[in-house]
Amino acid sequence: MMQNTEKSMDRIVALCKGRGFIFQGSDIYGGLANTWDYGPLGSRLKNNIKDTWRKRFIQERKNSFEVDADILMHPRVWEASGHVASFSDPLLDCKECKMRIRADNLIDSYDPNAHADAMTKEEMFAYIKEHSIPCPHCGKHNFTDIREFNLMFETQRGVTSDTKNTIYLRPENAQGEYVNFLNVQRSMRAKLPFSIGQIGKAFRNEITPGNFIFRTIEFEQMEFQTFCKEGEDGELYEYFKEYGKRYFEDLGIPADHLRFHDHEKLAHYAKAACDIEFLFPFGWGEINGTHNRTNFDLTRHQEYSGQRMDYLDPDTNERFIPFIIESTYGLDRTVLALLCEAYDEEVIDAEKNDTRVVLHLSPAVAPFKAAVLPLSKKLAGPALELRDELSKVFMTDYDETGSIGKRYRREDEIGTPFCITVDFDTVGDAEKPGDGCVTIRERDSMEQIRLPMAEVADYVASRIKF
RNA sequence: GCGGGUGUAGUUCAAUGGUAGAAUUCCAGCCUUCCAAGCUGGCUACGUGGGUUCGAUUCCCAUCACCCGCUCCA
Repeated sequence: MMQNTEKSMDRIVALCKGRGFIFQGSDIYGGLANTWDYGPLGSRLKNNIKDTWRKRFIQERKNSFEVDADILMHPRVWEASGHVASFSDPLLDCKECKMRIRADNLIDSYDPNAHADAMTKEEMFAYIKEHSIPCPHCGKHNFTDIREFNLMFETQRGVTSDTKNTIYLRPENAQGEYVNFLNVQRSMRAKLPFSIGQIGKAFRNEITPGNFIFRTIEFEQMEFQTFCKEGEDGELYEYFKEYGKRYFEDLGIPADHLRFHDHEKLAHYAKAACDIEFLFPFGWGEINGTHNRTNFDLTRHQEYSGQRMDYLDPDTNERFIPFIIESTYGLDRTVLALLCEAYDEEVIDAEKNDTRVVLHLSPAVAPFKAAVLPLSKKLAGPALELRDELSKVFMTDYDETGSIGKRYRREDEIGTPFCITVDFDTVGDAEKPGDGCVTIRERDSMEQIRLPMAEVADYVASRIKF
């Protein structure tokens, strides 16, 4: 089982590299761990996913607004959010057995009443020493100093690298929506409940190996924050869990490859948290998180910024700080989930050992919607004209090299839903006039239909709608 | 970050202390013309940096990346 799953991930990674979806980051320098670059087809796939998300979450919803906030934010934002204080882990290593342990967990398991969470790094170290707490793995007591691993990337603004100039690359996007709560509410004349969505990059200094693009130090999120009155939060929380699951199903993921996973251990800001997980070849993994963040964030921003973050309810004339239901989608993880779901090796003829690799991607997210394939290079003229027409409407590939069968296989491998062949009947000859029709071959069914060239764009467009 | 393993064309594999062969992919030409046909030709590699040596892809060290296990994971 393990071998098979590893194998299929390897094949997906190989396809991504070979066909221009995803490359190792900084490849010519030997790579940089846990960074990946999207190639021409990967960029298309990713952008198409963003388009579907925008359609479902911004365009089709009432009272829903998109922002594009800066990655760099005022350092006080991260004090208010709690990330400066708690987005780091106090770690120490056992010198005997090389086990790495979280200092607070070590103390808590030794004495649950010790309250390690209230201790400083020095206090934790002293406590461990004083009580000679043994290593849970080897039983010896010989630890390194405690080191803090803050998961936020730091940088400096200005010419001097002095700690006063330290700013952070955002470890989550949400704060960009929260600090713009008042701006959006006022400028859009928004009434509760309303939502602010954002697509953008976030950064976490993880030391973890990552299962391809599943866990990376730079990643992109599609986030949706709904501001509401306390009391409406429970219902909205349940609603967005289901809404998110339906979104993934619309992208082509079958329900039995999706599940909810409720969090028992909650983050500092959350009242309730639930993930949507996808069944990756390496196991279930989170692709969405829905959180009831209560009024924690806005209350903290009011406290730290001195700005009133409350909302005046026009019906009741009461003022309150709204609750927030967050639903956040890992974009890179969605890309990976769709690739894993779509990847297939089909046996066409077992006797001839003939197989094809197919990406059964939803047409809405496929990098190319159609490919124009002249049966012969002699037909390149009309074929290129068709390509030019179609490419005004959607991304269209063109390929005239090699045999027609080989070209079908290439398009199957990159998930192109429709292949359009221009043949000799299309153009005709001296004895027989051309019929002006082309053959459209569908990727999944491999069935063919014949249509006049002028109708192709509309036909394909109608089949790629999300 | 710790332990172990691995680094040779895009991919899969060879050989070698005297700078490397093949298959496949890819490109071009011929032929063919609706599902990976054939023929001919061509491009492309010793992860990076040091050291030893007359000479290193080969031996040594470091580094980087990948894989397995641990650890960590809002």
